[in-house]
Amino acid sequence: MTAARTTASAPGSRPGLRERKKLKTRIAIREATYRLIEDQGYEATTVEQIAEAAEVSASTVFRYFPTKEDIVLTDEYDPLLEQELRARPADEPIVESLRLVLRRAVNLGFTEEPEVSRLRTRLMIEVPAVRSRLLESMSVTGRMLCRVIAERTGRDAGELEVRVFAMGLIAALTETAAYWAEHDHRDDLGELVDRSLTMLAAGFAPGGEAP
Amino acid sequence: MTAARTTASAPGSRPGLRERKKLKTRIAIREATYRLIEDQGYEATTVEQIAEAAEVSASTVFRYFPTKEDIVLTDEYDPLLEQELRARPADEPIVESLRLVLRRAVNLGFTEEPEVSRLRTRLMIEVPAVRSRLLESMSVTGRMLCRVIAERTGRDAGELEVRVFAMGLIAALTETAAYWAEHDHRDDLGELVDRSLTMLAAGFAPGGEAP
DNA sequence: CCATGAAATGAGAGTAGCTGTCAAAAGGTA
DNA sequence: TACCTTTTGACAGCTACTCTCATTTCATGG
Repeated sequence: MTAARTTASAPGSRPGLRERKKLKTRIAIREATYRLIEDQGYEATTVEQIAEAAEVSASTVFRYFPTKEDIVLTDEYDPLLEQELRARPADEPIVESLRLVLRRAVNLGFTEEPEVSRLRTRLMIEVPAVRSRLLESMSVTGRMLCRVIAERTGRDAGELEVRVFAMGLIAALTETAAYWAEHDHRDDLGELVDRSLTMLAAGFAPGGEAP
Repeated sequence: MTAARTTASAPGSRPGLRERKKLKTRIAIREATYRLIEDQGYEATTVEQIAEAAEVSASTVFRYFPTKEDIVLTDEYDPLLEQELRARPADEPIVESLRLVLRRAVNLGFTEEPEVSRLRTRLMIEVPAVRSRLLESMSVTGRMLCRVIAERTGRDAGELEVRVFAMGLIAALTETAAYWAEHDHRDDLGELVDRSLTMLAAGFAPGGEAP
């Protein structure tokens, strides 16, 4: 605690060799995983194979990713999303903020590496373990949304209504992604998100008004 | 295929000894699991311990329940819920149907074995594996809701809007249960459900109107 | 009441994900 | 160069879960 931190160098200064190497192995592991999974499927790919392909030991793989599913699913987009949401005007309805932010994300981030998001969503509907892990990550994103909502509306982030609202939203968006994957990614994801949010905003009823 | 089925006796006739025994072991396994978990926690309880306590072999445990989490979570309430929902008038808003059906379920079913629902919801927020399994079961219940909605509104159960709506609802209710457990089951679950559904019906915004 | 067929069980071996420990190697600092 | 910290690899170990096969238990037709 009192000793000087050697890692986590000051922001701005170029990260040391150690940090760069860490990032490289992290990427190596993930890319090896993607390659192997596309080749032989998820279940057939063992962590040892991944370790070998990434030229590290199996222990190292588990040091970088707590579970095998995390190798596929870990996304560091949550803080980015939070930042973008906070940048929106506070009087804008959250559903609208989400609509704008997500549309941009789909148009930019997703098309940067479209194969990856396709692989992810495909695995999400095909491999139970991956789906589980993804559903779990929903609650993390949900809590993030709670914070944003709380800040905007002045309510408590732990309030029932806020939490229920946030989780409902996140689940709706996840289901939208699932729909996209189940239809072989034929539709435009941005449009699907739009439709979903429109429905939710129109009173949370599948017909626009309550049936 | 051509041979006569010995099991699955005709509905109405009393099930044979085999069926009764099967049900008994199923219950024995589940009760042994509950007991052990309350004693020593979820992770510390191994399947072998459960098998021993239930006086069966470990293989048998896995024959009855595909995973350890299923022993805790398997609920056969989905078909019941579906039946109750279908029994409601078709022109009633689904949110209202859910409100009524769930309130009755909370008042009847849950208070029949309140310790079990408390244990379940507690594990749901404490044990990641259980939470995962429960989230997965959400999608099953979600599909059921899709069917009910589709039948009522004449739309397709696979339609984006229907699916998104259903999953949003289920997730919202699950979050309500989580909230209940996190607050040590102090609140009245029925009231919490009421509040959640009211918010959703009022336009899917945590304030009643869009913030 | 017994013989035959089917289903349920137990025992055991095997796989793979994941955890923990410990010593060696690599990176950073003085 | 010497020293300390972090990262890594090798290994052992646990447990959930699968598969196979022999044995027992139940149902049924003669």
